[in-house]
Amino acid sequence: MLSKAERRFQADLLEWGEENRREYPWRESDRTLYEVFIAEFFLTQTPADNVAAVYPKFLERFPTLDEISKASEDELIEAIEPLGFQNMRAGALKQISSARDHLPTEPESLMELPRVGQYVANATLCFTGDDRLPVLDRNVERVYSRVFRDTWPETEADQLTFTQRLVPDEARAYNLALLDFGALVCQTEPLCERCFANEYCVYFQESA
DNA sequence: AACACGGGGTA
DNA sequence: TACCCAGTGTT
Repeated sequence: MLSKAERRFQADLLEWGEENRREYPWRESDRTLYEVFIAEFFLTQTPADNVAAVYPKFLERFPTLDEISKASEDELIEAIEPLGFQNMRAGALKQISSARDHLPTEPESLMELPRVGQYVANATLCFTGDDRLPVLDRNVERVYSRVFRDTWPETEADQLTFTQRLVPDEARAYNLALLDFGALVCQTEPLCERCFANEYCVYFQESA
């Protein structure tokens, strides 16, 4: 069961997301599993605007996993170059493309792929198929550790359970809003004056 | 659970 | 140049 504050946060966040969610190429509807995966794979440790600058070109040149498997690693590195981590990412993508002709649709199977961890696996499946999976990155951790400071757990495993509980049926809309809220409002230096959660956010209550 | 990694961003 | 950062991998 969710607490009153948790339920309220869910509703408030979904509402916030409807008006404030950011638009990116990889968030368009009808994106395939592969297309969303490539975006999430690139988005780790990389600003979204940088990814947006190379994403369409990359998909044009590498529309499928098969195209990656047939390309030279040098060409792949060149396409990823502006994002950074090009050697790591190109190597991992080559490995993935030579091992599989299609991406798996179970989080556990995705996580067996090189450089694909919990975040990329869950984000990919949630944003593609609306799967009710927890998406937990530093933004989300920062948001929950403030709003629910008194109940937010210590260990990563418990944090994942906590995050899972709060994902509503509208999983995609919720998790996208959560990421954007962490990036735009509940930043490292939080913009509490324009936050919807002031009445129940433990961080705000305690700092007021 | 703690640390290392690779490399971009920032001071 | 030094330090920080954020997922993933490793122990």
